[in-house]
Amino acid sequence: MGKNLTKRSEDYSKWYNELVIKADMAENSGVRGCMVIKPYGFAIWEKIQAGLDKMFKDTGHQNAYFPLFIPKSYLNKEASHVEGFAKECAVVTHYRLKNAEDGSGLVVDEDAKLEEELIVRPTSETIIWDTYRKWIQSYRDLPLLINQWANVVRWEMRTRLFLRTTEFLWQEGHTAHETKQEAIEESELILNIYADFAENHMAVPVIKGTKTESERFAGAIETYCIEALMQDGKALQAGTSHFLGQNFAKAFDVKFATREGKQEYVWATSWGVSTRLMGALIMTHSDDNGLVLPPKLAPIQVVIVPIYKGLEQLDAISERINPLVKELQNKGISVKYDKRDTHKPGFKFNEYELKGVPVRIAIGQRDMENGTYELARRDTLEKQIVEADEVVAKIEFLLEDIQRNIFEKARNYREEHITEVDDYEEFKRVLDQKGGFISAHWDGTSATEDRIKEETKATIRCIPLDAPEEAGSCIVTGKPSSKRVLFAKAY
RNA sequence: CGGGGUGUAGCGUAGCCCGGUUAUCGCGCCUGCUUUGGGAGCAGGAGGUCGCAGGUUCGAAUCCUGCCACCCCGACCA
Repeated sequence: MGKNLTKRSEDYSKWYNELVIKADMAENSGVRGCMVIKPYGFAIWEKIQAGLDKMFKDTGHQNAYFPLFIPKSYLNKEASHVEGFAKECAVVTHYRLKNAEDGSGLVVDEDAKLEEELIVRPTSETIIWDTYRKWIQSYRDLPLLINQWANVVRWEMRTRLFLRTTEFLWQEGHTAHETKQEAIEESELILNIYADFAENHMAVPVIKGTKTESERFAGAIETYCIEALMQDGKALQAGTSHFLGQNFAKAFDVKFATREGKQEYVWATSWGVSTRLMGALIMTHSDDNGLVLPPKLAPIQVVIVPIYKGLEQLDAISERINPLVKELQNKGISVKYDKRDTHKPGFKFNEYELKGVPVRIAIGQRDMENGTYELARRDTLEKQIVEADEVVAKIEFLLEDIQRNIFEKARNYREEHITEVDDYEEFKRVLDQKGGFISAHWDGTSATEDRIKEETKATIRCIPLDAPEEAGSCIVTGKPSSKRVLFAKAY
């Protein structure tokens, strides 16, 4: 492995993989499709967790925890849910190992076979609704607004760091409501929270929409989603919120006494975002020098690199830097003063660029004499010399400006990569040469959607919530359509 | 599960076709000195069941057989 990252434009996949590993976020574990999230990567995930968790709690949700194992029979209760997940489940069949008779090591003890197999949760709807049956009797128990932070396992064929791993971390919300309307409002509320978080914390612009029938969550009536666009022109589903109707309530017999004393099934939602958000973050902002982190999610917002000859000079610099570190910390800014003597400044500059630290301060003899600092911003790589008395204000400005700038840059990129197309041949051409989202008319049938997918690999990412009514005709069949939908190749 | 590829030090690799001293090189690691405003230099050093198991041979990283693992492309998907 060389010192430099593969250029983003040369091989996007390779660039992405190297970046994740070299920026010290995660690595392959050697366990099939599972990754190790390293401390630096996990620190970013913790920021994502904290931000979302607060938003959930501010809107009346509570956290709880449900089992990792789900009896096979539970999964079987909601027909389309089974169909959606059955092909990718890890199954526990035995509960004991023993030493092999031939001394070759541990083997499964066939005498310890489970009567009913346990599924490692691919998602928790079934076990949660089995539990909710016991918790809900009356309209007074509603709404039930619960979230859990957990790991889930989906045995996907091919995996990719953060974007698709066999085991992944996520949050899954599961709510129960008195009325259909209230449940729909809940799924929309969560969609808005997701979009708000993606745009205002992660600086990742997203399009809110609904999924078509074939892309819908297994067991949902309606799936809302946020879709982001990566720098290679492929779309990434960044979060989903489902209106489940009464499907799970009926499958698990969750009824409540209404205000009028009648027994009715509750209305449900479920919603989730995963460590895939980390992938979105990386692929939206990063460049050939490495990660670019939005200040709001950066574990280290400001790094200070001293440039010195001999310990005496370092001590003099530290004397000036220590109060600055305190001052920044008092303002809630996370600072790292890197006085490791084992690496040269140039090495550190590159290292923190690779790790996406938004603001860097360098201070050497020159600055000591002039009473200045050198400030560098990660997004544009611009450097400036600032006077000591204005450094704190400049840093505060830079943190806000970087947050704003990378969001705008990403939004501009996306806007430039939404192409309106009215002809199937042009559709194929744009998809091939330009990539990004294609806004086109579609006749509303799964058959047409499947055909486009088969012929071009593009899928309908969403029907945007804000898509205006516009009479048109399907690019494939010519049948009438009332609004445009967004197509793209997706992760 | 189909099609292709790769396994040699912590990482990345040369050698393999055409068998032959002590298995190559770079990064990283350790020690020392000199360095420090954009990935330091020099000197010395440590580190290997050549994926596994058989076979052929005086001799195998290299040839043969079987197995295993991983990667890429498809199908599947947060």
